[in-house]
Amino acid sequence: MSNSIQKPKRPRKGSMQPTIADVAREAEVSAITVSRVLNAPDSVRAKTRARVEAAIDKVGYVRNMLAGSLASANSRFIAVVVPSLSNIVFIEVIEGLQNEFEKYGYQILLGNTDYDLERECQLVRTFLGWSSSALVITGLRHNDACQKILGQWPNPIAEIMELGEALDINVGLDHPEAGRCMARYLLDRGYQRIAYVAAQMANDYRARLRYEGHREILEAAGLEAPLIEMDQLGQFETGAQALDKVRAELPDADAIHFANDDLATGAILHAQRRGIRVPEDVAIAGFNGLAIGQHISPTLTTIRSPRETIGRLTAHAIIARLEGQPLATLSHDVGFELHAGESA
Amino acid sequence: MSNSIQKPKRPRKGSMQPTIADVAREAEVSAITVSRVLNAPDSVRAKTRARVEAAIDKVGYVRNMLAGSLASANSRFIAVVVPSLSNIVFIEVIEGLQNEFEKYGYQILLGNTDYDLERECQLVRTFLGWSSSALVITGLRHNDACQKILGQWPNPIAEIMELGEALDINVGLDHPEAGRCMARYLLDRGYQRIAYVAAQMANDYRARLRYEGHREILEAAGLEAPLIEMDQLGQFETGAQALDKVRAELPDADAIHFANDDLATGAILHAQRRGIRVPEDVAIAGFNGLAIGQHISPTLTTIRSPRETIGRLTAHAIIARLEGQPLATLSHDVGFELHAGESA
DNA sequence: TATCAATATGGTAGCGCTAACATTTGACAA
DNA sequence: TTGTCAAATGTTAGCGCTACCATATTGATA
Repeated sequence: MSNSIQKPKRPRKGSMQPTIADVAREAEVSAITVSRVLNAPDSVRAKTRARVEAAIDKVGYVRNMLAGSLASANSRFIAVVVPSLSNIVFIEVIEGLQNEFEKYGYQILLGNTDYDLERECQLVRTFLGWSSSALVITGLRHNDACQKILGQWPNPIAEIMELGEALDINVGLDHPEAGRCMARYLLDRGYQRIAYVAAQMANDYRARLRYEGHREILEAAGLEAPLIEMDQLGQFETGAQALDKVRAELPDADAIHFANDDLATGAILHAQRRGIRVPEDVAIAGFNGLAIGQHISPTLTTIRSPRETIGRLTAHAIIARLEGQPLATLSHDVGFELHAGESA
Repeated sequence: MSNSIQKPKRPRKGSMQPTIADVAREAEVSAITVSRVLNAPDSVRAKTRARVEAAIDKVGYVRNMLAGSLASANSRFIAVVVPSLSNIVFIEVIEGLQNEFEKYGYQILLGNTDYDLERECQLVRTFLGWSSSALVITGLRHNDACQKILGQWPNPIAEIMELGEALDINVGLDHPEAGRCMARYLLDRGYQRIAYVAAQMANDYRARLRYEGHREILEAAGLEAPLIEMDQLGQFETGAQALDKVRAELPDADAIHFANDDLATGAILHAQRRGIRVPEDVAIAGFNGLAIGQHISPTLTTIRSPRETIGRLTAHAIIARLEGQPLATLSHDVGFELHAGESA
């Protein structure tokens, strides 16, 4: 008889946790019904559902998301790739993403590249390996390998922070225009010899885009647009050093347009210590609209970007796509706002 | 004949990606050999390995981590639960964790509780559902439900930031002692009427621990230890308001011990604007040792905590446990360092 | 009461991988 | 040549869940 052939069972340790089968036995239903209670409660009669829920509590069942994701080929992971966690700007975007995604039961996988496109590619690879449902990535520039992988990937991809020619969803602001906006403001205020200061612009190419906008306006006005680039990271200390450097190398500069508020704040605090008057001796402007800028003296003239909004809008767009709703628009300009402080 | 019975195959869409089986076919080896090339390359002969690696490239194979994790009951996920992402302090810990864990191929699952123990419990539940290999959680206090879940969980748990009676691994510093240390310093400098200012201390109970240490020292010296608690979050603006509040309610206070550097910095910047001299009119001290404190005038007297070290040490301890090495010690005091600035 | 759709539940076979055990290969000593 | 043993590779059966299809149950209608 065929059933007389003993197939030796090969036990494996597994996770030792109660499974859906244990719950099903307890509730005297089939496994799939338990699965339905967890995934589509409305498709199960209230009475049955109650019995299953009681059984879940009784056996102390903890759902195994890995198994579910594998079986359904849908992980509910959202891969998020940012260049840095030390920069509050990206943290605010992440918070915006997290707030929206968690409502829908998505889990964020977070990775930071340290502004290295090789690492970015590596992270993308890893995250695809986790069967992510969607990917959020900072910026529009990726290396060739990464571009190729992304091009072939079927799920939603959102490129954020920056607007331009994107692969799929695009949420951000127009950096060249932000640079132009601040340059125009400084010209309107009567400044003529305006230095632009950036830190590690090779990495932070959005700072370069702003510089290009800035230069465009100055050159249109027949002015030069000197650029000072610092090697270190864009922290307070770097801003302080940059101020000294500008005073030494461009002694007649009457304004400095910093690539971000960290640099600008460092410069203002340094100016305070050194007795350099801002804006009388030199005006200072930043970019980002960080809180600290409104607490220093003089308060910082800067451009505010709606970072939490970027996160929220991105999440909305992705969720809509994943839930099968049509997307009105793939590209969203969140805009920015120039805040005139006392420093310029 | 039994093999004449046609069992209808039931095709499922799956992920449509090449699998380990496709690679195996291409390389003319078995699937498990491909698996070994990925997981334990040294156990495969160099020649075979090369063939498999070529096949991987050729078919464009992307490893499915979900399937691997399910099969091996080992996800290589590290769940990390922190109260807030807006606070740079936790970000630095996370960076320390990430730097170590990524070397060993672990992926961090990040969650923030917004200082809510219910949300903490919910997050822990979710993360256990992902079969996390280990859990890193902030602080020693959890609600009953959470405590119960954690008590039954077999994998490594690290409670960080704070030292005390922990479930498993414990890496942090002695907050009451930090409070005592700063109180002693202020007494030594001749201050006698010292206010302690905290924001939302009900949530941030590590600030309370520091206050208790602070009070202990003052009371031992026969002094009072007035406490001013602010309702808002501990940001610059709150520090500014707190300074006004102390000046109004405790006009003879000669020093303020702030629960953190954000508050203290806000107060110093506000004092500057208001023409209040620090430390002559009132001395100011903080806690954390943030960068900004050393760029304002006067520079901030504070206590530096080695946050990246907390992350790194925690990761080391967890990795050791997961890789089966014995742990010398479950508890690690990372210490702290009082930095005397100009503000007190 | 018979009929038929709509609703609720169940059986089975995977998802893509690896643990456990089985077998083959090869290097070297006897 | 043969035997021995370690190293390399293969076979099989799950990991815990859900897609797919099939069947049972319900309730409204003829």
